[in-house]
Amino acid sequence: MPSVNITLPDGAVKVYDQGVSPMDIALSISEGLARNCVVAEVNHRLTDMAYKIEEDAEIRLITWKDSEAHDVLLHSTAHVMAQAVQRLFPEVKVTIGPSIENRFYYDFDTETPFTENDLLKIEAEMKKIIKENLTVSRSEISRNEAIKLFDKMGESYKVEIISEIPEDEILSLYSQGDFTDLCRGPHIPSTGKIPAFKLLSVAGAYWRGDEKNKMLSRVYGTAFPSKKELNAYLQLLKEAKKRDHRKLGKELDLFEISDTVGQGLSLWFPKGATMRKLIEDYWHKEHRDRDYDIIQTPHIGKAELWETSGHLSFYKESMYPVMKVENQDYYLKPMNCPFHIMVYKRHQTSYRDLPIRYAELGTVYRYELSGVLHGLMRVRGFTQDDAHIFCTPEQLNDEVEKLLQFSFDFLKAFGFEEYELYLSTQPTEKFVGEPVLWEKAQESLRKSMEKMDIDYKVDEGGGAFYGPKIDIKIKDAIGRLWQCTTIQFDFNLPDRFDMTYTGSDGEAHRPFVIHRAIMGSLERFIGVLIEHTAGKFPLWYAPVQLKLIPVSEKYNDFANKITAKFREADLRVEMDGRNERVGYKIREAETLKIPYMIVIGQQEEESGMFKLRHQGGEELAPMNIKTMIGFLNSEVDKH
RNA sequence: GCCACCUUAGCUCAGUCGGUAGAGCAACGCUUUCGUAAAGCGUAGGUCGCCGGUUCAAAUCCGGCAGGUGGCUCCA
Repeated sequence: MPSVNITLPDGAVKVYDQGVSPMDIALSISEGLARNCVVAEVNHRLTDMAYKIEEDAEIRLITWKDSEAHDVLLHSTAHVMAQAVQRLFPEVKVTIGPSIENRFYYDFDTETPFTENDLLKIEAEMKKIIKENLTVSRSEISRNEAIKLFDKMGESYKVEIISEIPEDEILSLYSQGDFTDLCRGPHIPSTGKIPAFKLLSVAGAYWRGDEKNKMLSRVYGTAFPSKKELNAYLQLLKEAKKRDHRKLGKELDLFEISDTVGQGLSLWFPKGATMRKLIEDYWHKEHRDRDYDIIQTPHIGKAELWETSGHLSFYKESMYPVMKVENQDYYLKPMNCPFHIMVYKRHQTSYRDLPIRYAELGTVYRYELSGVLHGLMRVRGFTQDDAHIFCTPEQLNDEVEKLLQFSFDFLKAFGFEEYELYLSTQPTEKFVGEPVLWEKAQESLRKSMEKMDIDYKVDEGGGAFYGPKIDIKIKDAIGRLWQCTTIQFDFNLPDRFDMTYTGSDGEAHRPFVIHRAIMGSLERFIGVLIEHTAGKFPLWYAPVQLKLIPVSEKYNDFANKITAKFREADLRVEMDGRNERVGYKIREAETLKIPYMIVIGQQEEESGMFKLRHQGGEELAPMNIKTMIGFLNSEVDKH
């Protein structure tokens, strides 16, 4: 029998019979290894453990410890779920079931959509399938055979998928017991290999993600190499729930979205508004320091403006309906851009004036589908920390770099230090502006990121029709990503509004327009901050920084005097003079996540020295008021 | 908007088989004047999301609508 040379990761070369499988190789090394193997990598391609190796190859055996294993596990668990569903509900048609980050899902076409109760039944059946320890086997099949097979099974979605796969591609089937699915693989060797899984939720999802298609029933689940890891993941989901900004927003008395006011419209309570104002103040200061001019524009504008800008033709379905005022049509603004351009256009601009940077905390209103609304993260009325930068081609690189640096500095002040950046480039079909301009803009975005040594991903063709963009996703304290910052070029509005500046040659030129928002919107940013900090806000924007707690009402007068001193020093202090016990008041201040408290009684009145109690219970050595004010203010200034 | 689920006091939640509503916390009053995460007693608080139907009788069963939650699509 011919033999093959197998190179192992440590460089060792072993000789095996032709047709040897990774499983055979693993077994030849040790039984324990074979037990732990999930899949293998043969010549840098993932394969099943049963794959027959016909020629010399490099091989890497993949066990639960390797990162590739999780994906395979998720995908295989999705198959087991589909098998369970087919056993329980034979009339249900299967569609697709991929793995996504930490989870998998499978979409089913069913007369009566699944409910949460069905999940338990499906889970129970999955456990049976796992216990049956069915061998998962791969076979290859021609297109015609595949179509015939799935047609006979009544799996019309599979037939649709197959007919769209290129003619020359080999199709593979994976079977386990009574279940066969079209799949590229690879998969775990047998169903008994699934160590821990859980079904999470049911949802509707359109076939192929297109709302014109049929709504399918999607089941989400997760699986892990061990019970411990599964529990850790479920724990993380719980932690996320605890940090939910909607829950904390209520508990900390920050904001509300009242259905009497309207869907997606936020009411800011005193504490939330205080926090918001502090963030706005910081925003203003940072913009002044970076040579931005602050402007202010109205909430509504005439139809003519939105016709010129193109919003009425391209964006109308996201705009609130028209308002008639003295026979004129007005619209609530969905974007600030046209107003900023009107400010630019108020006089002739020279190249000497550029770059011009206009910034505004501009409140916009967008009609979003009711189903997408989500706390502060997705609302219908929101305030963008908007700015438009008008510059010459020569200034482009410099401006983009400054913008990126500004964004990083700003985000860092709020404790966000890990990012993912996405560059979205020119769409292939629908776009406005000269391709040369697109290329120049994309080039300066790329160059700036490379110069600053920033890793980024490219979303080829993912730009808006009016220009390329960079989006920054920030990573929060428990590793979730949020998109806030966006830097977008605009090749649409400069033409539509016929924007010009006079160059050194005396001719009129078109300026570059960069639209950007660092926080994205105040609403979303504060929502993210709440989840990031779990409501334990740093001193500089905590709505209440310090709570004074008199031991009894006897010390209220004294506590009031101290309160006044802190207030004179611009600290945000509350005095809890209620007829309650110290423990009770501390507990409440803890629940409200107030950073510091001071208990005030006879000792303090006599000595004039105060102990600062940090949230959580840690207590600092006694200080006099002046020292304490200095201590607190230096913490405020730290960011 | 679409699919599933949910909606009971200010908040968190019980409420069995259809028989007219219950707790804890919060609020208010009284007692207590208290030293680092919940003092005691008392009072008040509800058209059970809204509209309709079935029934002698509906928080409970049925239908419609609204709002919310998880997703899909979209997005700051």
